[in-house]
Amino acid sequence: MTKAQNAQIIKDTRERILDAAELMFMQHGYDGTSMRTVTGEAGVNLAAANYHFGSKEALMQAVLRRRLDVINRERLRLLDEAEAKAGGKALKPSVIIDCFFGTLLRVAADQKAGGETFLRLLGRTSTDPSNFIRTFMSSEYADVLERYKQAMFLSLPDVPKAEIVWRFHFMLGATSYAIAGTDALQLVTDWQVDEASAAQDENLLPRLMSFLLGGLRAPLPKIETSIEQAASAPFVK
Amino acid sequence: MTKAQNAQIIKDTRERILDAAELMFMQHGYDGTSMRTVTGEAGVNLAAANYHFGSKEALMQAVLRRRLDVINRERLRLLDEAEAKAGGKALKPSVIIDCFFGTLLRVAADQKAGGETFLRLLGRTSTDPSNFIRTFMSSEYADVLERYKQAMFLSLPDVPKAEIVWRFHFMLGATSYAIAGTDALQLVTDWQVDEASAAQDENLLPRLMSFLLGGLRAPLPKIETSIEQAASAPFVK
Amino acid sequence: MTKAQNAQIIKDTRERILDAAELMFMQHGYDGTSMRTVTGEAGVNLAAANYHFGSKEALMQAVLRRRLDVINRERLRLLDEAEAKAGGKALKPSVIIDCFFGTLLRVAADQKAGGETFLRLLGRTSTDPSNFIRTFMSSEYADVLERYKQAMFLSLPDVPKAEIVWRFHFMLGATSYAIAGTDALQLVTDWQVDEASAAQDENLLPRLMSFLLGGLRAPLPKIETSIEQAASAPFVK
Amino acid sequence: MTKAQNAQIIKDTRERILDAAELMFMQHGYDGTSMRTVTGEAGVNLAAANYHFGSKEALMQAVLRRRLDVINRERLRLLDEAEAKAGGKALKPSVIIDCFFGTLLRVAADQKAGGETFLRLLGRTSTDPSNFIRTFMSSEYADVLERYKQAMFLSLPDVPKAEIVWRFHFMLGATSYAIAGTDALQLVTDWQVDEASAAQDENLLPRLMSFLLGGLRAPLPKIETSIEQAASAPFVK
DNA sequence: CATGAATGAGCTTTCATTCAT
DNA sequence: TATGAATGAAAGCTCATTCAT
Repeated sequence: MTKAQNAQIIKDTRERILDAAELMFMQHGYDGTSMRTVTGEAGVNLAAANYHFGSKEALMQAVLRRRLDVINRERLRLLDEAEAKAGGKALKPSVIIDCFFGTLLRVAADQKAGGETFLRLLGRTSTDPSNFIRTFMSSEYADVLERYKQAMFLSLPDVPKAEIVWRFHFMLGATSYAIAGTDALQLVTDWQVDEASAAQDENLLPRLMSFLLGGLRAPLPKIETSIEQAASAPFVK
Repeated sequence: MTKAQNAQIIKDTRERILDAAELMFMQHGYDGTSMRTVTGEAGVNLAAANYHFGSKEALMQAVLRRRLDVINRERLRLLDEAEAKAGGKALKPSVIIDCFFGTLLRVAADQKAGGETFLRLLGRTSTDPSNFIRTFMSSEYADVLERYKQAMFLSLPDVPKAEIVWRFHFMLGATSYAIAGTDALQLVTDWQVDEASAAQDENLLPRLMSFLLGGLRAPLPKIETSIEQAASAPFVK
Repeated sequence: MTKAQNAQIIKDTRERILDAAELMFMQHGYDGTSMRTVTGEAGVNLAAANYHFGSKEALMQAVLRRRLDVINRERLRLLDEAEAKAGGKALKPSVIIDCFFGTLLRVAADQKAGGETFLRLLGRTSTDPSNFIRTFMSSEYADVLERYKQAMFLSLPDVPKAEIVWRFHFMLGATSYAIAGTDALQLVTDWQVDEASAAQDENLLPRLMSFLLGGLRAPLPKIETSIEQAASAPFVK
Repeated sequence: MTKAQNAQIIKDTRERILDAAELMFMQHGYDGTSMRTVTGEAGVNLAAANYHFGSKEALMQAVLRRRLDVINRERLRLLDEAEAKAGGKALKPSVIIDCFFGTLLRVAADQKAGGETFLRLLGRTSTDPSNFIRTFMSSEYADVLERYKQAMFLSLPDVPKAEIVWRFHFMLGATSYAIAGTDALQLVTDWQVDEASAAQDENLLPRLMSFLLGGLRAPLPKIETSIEQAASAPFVK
């Protein structure tokens, strides 16, 4: 067996574990997935997972990092590009939203396999109770979020920063549910989408974008005021 | 000891377990919480939890049902009331949204203790990977969702039903994140809300309502169309 | 089954585990003994050991404490008694040595079963590399050693305290080997003691006592001096 | 790379492993030390240890043999020398004791590095529960012990051989504790030796020698007799 | 000679649950 | 009603060792 063939096999073991972990974590959650389940699904020895990743926590981080790195790099690249093209002027909110949320769905869809699995995993991971996951996500997102936050502040100079942060938070929630897919949708209704998975739905992106922009542009609430009144106050001119 | 005193003690034990379970499930998730943790927190014997609830799954269901029953009854009552007042005419979307999402936050806030804990638990439960939880939530919500779905269809007769269902799904996601509170918010930014908990924030409700309505009223996406174009199509006149 | 019978059974399980652990730890050392080995030998469920003792470390401590408590209580009682009888005068070194080392062998021999096993375990435990064992032994012995140390200082007022401590240390070593038994003795020679175990040898105690007293009474070494010269200096008058 | 350079590297790797193993085995015991710990400390590949030594047991034997060979050769050489000088007459016990125990401490102190580590390892190894270690030590010591045993028998013709063997055993114990150092000493007292390590204490040797000779020369015990009576019987005239 | 990968066996501990009292 | 004891199963992880390169 040549060295190249061997390297291929080595790579396969690591990736087989990552793929299996991604799927199992998505289906059963972090705490609900055992290392035995993962390695069984991957068809490798139990100890191999610990050999390659050190621990279950580190495996989870590797699973998330593998895809998030690509996505966040692309998010930064596109924002750089858009800002360069704008030549110092503030970006339109819709552009920022598309760079952030659109990139997530597009890049995931591009991956030949597992992209959809990862999206659903990410949707569920965002609210995972495990402390180390939140810590990891926080650090992994730190750079990107800071950049986008500043871009949003510049883009909406008349809106209180607290309001922007909250709406970004709401957008994350809507997106999280969107990519978590039909399982959650079944919760809403017995009426089902044709396709098995929301993430595979090519219409998901425009649907989500429309909703997010609508929410972002909604009139500012009058604090301590009824909803109807709040709805009449202009938010985005 | 009289039978009444005895019954009182029983109720106390049951409720202590429920309170502890609610808190632990919220903090560590269903799979991440052991019966020992719950009974330890409650200060009762390990076997008591199984005695009173039969199993861990049944305990989780009891935790959810205790609060959801109140909330969903109120949701149905308010919808009945609004429809009676409307006298056969379709309800305004904002009223429906307030009856559904507003009630959730208001009722939870009313509970003297644990209401906020429950909200955060609910936020995480919605995407919990455990199969039995999704099944339970689905059945628990069936009646309420069917009523609200029909009300929405009537309220927005020109909007495709699929679109309405999707946007309801997005709204659930935004709300879920809203009530999951500042933990997730810290993920977004180092900028922090003054209050320790989002659910305690009295401004959360108007903020969320404004966002939800904005999203619901957003222009319909042109399927297979760019976002900018989609944004120009009218959705709610 | 009556409550008394049940209590008996419960006690049996705990004690069966302790007995098995004592034997296995003696034969294979702490690190060389698995919980499976212990519970297998005891004929109880693997989880029972953790249920009753919490952890392997706590089990080891319980094993040691069960016998050491008795021995150390007796050591203190006898020293009290001897000092009371002496009426303020310093005790003879031979009495102190007998109270300390003699009690160890006598009490252990008195226990109907396991006493000899414990002695051999103790002999090996004294040099166990595990940190928690040293810490435990240190705290378990603290009171007794302090009392005996002071008694020795009073008993040998002309001998430097450092010298006394060192010789006590040497005596502990000799005793440790004495009770570790014939296994170590085989190391010395192919000539074997008739009985299977040194600790069962009723002649061990006088043999050891004689040696210990001889070592204790040996002439003081002239520091930086040849052994022959040291041997001629008087230590105990 | 020349063959000589290659051989040098091999030797370095081997010795690095031996040094690391000596230290780790001393600190954590045989069972408490993993091959990963050893190779990690040595800074070599995990498989290197098995490559060079075949197994963990063989590594332990190599560690012990490396130093014991030197010590035991010297022990035999000195005994030869003393017997030649004595010209057929029996040696004095003090000379034999010094040749055996004194050589141990002197040779170990001579080694530039690791000598003290080895002494403490040896102190713990003597009571190690692992079967193969006792077997190995037994065979490793067989020649030396036979020679010294015979010399002792000749030196003390009036003392029962069993008594001599037992006292040799006690001396081994005292010596073992002496070289195990201050760790065990702290067990005895809060009073601490100035130096960090007993084995580095240049006064240890005379102190130990004095004690050993005192014990060896102690009056013979009257079997089945009280200690005080035993103490009055002459042993060494 | 040296190494990264891999493995079967085993480790300690925790799990939800049952049961006699 | 409440509880201490007990258990089979499974958890995450480490072990010494082997092997192809």
